[in-house]
Amino acid sequence: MTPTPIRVRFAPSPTGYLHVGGARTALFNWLYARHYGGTFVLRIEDTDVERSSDEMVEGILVGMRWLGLDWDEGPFVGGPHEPYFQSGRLERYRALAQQLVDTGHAYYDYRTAEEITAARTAAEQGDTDDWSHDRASRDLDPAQAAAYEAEGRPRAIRFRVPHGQTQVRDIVHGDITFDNATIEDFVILRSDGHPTYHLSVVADDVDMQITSVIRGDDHISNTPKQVLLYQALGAPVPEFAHVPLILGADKKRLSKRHGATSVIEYRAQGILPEAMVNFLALLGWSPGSSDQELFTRDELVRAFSLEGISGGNAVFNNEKLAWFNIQHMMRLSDSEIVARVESDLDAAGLWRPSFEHGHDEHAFICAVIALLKPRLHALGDVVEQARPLIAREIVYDEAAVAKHAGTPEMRAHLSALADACEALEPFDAATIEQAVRGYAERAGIKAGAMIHATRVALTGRTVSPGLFEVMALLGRATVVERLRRLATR
RNA sequence: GUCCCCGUCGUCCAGGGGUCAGGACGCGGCCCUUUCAAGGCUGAAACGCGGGUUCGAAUCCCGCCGGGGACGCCA
Repeated sequence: MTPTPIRVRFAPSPTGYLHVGGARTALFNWLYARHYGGTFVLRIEDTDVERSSDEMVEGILVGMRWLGLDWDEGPFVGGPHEPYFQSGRLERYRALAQQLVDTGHAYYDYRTAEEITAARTAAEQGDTDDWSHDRASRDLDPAQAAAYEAEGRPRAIRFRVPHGQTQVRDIVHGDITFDNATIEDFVILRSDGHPTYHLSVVADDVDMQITSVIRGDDHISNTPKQVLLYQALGAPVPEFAHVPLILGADKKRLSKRHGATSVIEYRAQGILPEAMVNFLALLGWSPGSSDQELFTRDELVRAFSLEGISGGNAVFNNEKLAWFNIQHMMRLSDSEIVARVESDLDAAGLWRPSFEHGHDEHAFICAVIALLKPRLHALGDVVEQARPLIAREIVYDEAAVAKHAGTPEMRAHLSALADACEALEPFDAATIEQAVRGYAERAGIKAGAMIHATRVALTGRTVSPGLFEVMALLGRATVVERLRRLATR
């Protein structure tokens, strides 16, 4: 309907990893762009040169790629507004700052950081506390200014906040009005010639023609300053959508002490990116009257809207994430799971080349996964649960052996069952079940006892997928061999 | 302290003048069952408080309280 193409951006500073809050902000931007066929820009805010490096940037990109949040413009893919690193755009910021001085929207401040800090401290102690409206250098006597200039004194550039009010149009929160008297004359260019955040974001968003700014709630109070900047620059103001923050269980802003905060840590825990995306999307957003909770990426793209974002902060709930993971795990195909755990199995010495797609044991490993699937809570569970089904040698849980197959009688039963299995045809779950139950009945023992003993013989454990499926999967030869092995142990 | 945002089950959300206040996670019970899961059914569980407006308020308005955020030559 609207002819203006949507352009959104995610602009993280390179901290070395993508935390969940940032990931959700990125996700919302991405969903919005994809929903409207717009453009998703990734821009790195690395004006703080000290703390930035290629490795730091890489950490962010790894997280983005893992979640499947591909960007249309940005690092590696380029685009018409290069560079997508703020560090490469310093000249542009300086020019803009100068332009604002020339047009009277900004002015030089010759005070040093130390002077200001001292003044602020004094103001705070003096309890007057009108520091936040700092305008001390606003109308410096030209002669004085010239004198400072002659001295070669460093100067910062501050924005001259006009009188009046500034309105922020926010899709999540509605219109928010700020009295300009509460906004200080903020610095836009540091005395070392580097821009501050306010200048650089606005400059970039203007230059990159960003139409919608979707970012964290913590930026709300920055927004009037930026709106003022847009106006002073004569640029169109984008629409804003400030998404609520993600909190820890104690309602405090999510931080390291709440546990994992980097999305990559969740990958390491065996969380599926599908589950993370689904979970994050529903943290602060909902499709409205629909009760749907499980979404594929495409379904999210279709359903997403900024209007569905709620205004209140949300607590990160690990149990619910775990549930989403189980759900998405069950919706993955067997061979897809195989592909994702190949390296884990290999590291555990359980992988065989014949498991590879197109090879003779691929169907077998898929069948293993099929049995395990409803029991998997994370990808990492596969190795341990699959071990007795894949390994040539099984390891006995001695307590289990003693409990379920400790008596000479039971071992004799296992041996007899082995004999029965040799003649069984076909060797499938239904036939096996009949045989096992039939044997128990004839032998005058409980089916459960026979089943438990058999399970220990075949897997070495008390816990496994359905026994008859396991037997069919293992195949006659292995079943007979393992039954006899425990029987004669 | 100043400015701003937010207040529905423990948690995430729906509802937005008249609903038995709905769903999901988690928790309890039952069913299925050879173990463990998964699944089905089911139960407990919420409109922060006080004033208005209205025939009627969880819903609209005001105040309070509570939670969060921002107040840097950080981003």
